[in-house]
Amino acid sequence: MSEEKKSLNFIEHIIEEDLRNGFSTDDLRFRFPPEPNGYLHIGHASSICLNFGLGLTYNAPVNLRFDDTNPEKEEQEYVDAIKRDVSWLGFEWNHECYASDYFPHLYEWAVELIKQGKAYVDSQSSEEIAAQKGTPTTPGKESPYRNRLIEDNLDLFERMKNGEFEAGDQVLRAKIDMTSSNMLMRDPIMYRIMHKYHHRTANNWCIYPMYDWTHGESDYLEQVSHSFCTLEFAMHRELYDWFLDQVYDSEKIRPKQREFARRNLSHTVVSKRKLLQLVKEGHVTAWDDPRMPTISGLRRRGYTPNSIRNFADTIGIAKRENLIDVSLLEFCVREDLNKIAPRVMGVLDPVKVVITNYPEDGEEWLDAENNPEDEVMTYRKVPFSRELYIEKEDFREEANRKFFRLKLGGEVRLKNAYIIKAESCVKDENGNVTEIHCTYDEDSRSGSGTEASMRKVKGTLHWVSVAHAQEAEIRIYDRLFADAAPDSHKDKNFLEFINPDSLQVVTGYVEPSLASAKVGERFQFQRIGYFCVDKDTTNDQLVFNKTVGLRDTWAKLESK
RNA sequence: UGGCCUAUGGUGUAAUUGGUAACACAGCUGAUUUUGGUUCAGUCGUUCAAGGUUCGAGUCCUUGUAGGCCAACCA
Repeated sequence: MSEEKKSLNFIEHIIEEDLRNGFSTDDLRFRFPPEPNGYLHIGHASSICLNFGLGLTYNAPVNLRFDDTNPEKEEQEYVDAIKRDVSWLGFEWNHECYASDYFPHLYEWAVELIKQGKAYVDSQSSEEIAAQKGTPTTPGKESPYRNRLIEDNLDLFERMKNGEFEAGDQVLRAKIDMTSSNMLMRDPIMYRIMHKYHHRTANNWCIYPMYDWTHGESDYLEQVSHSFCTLEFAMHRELYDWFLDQVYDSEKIRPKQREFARRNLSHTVVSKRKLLQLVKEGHVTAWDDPRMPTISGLRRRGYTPNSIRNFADTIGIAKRENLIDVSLLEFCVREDLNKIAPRVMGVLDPVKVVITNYPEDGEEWLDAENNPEDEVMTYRKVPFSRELYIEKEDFREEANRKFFRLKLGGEVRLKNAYIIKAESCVKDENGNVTEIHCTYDEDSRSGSGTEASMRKVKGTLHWVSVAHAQEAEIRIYDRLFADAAPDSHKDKNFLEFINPDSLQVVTGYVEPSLASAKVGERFQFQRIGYFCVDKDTTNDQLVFNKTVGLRDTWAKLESK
């Protein structure tokens, strides 16, 4: 096997160049820094795969760091969910870190900055501060408190920490440049007062550091070498570097921030805020609703970690705007599931077939292939009897030769069983077919080796014996949004594009071997698609989620 | 009347750093098949524009054009 030379993305090029310039591989260290204010989604999966993937290729440690500087939005529930999702994706972090662990250190550094005259306490309201900030095209004005005495700043800042002020009364600002073309450099706020309970530090603090002041210093404290974030932070880089300059010791590793474009998936949204809205307003049942593009939703839908990693790998990392078609994600699950999912038979929209020349009380347990993709074929037993269910759409009274399925006077193979011929059908008063009467060729049993069993018939149908069928609730999902980019319309709310038919619940009949299926197990319902057992399954109710359909070239033909 | 970033088939991403534009998905043909699945073979189609440097430009330079981001005590 010759190893293909793998092409590198721009991030890997940056690392390779640093290595060429003398940076030691041993000093490489990465981090994945989620804010615990929501569940991880498919976009985060790209970032996770990037950072942890880099850790794997360079044998470097990767920290999981919670960016928990805003107690207003953050919760332990999200911390737990994030850890579960990263682990499930198959990655191991070196240290589990929290920005809140650095609060004391950050505070000391802030005091140092004040002493150096590089930070000051501003006693204005947020409105006043905003008014002085200027706009992208006009410079800002300096705060009247900008040149406060160092000892006054020290005193005020300590009193802020001690809880002597109400939220909003004071802030600590870095003294940089109110005329900078980069608005983030116009004396950015480092600390604000919040009398809020924090999920880790409880009520120990009533001042909380802002993102810019926290993030780079956290990277530095952890000695992260490369800090990757999304494009909207590109302008923050100048500030990131400025803050780093204030504390940097040249003996240590200086973290480097670089930005990549977030991945957008068609027919959904990847924004924690919007996903939260979908949950809160009840458009979906929960963060792990199988229609959600969250990691937990995809997991519940039946996606495999492997398929998501392959997807991330296939779409790559770059800096341009993008909208990745879901069909690529779907390809990745099918690719994986085709190899690993056991084949079973289930009928979702049943119509009864009666084999008139089969004994009334006859019953046979036939061998059925578990997965033709396996190197060594294994088999299970499926019951066959006189009355069966097949899919309604697999029968037509008459049809042209392109219809390979069952039609009056025509023959078809029942998968793993016999060749049958449709003789007549029974209809209700509305003309709907309620029963199809067939005869079977008793010499044609699959695998029997008889001449009749080798006969070529064009169509093969899946089926389930009525007497042995296991009833199951089947949840069939379609895209959550009808529009490819629901949140790209300036004049329309993304909710307007919700697909009202994204969930369809039907009662289906599956082969009895599925009675013992466990939550999370994945199967291919032959000729239909991939399904997995939902957590709502109980002892007397099986529930399946449809992960994705099989490629359906017949449906494509028909729609032409 | 600012600053930063980006532009490669329908979609996503590459191109040994200036040397034949390729890979995957999607589409289309056909073959195989006891899943209209899988597999296999084939096919369609690409460097934003205009100049410039060069023997040679997707890559470098200039000027445009288009799109994204920046005025939260969010991250």
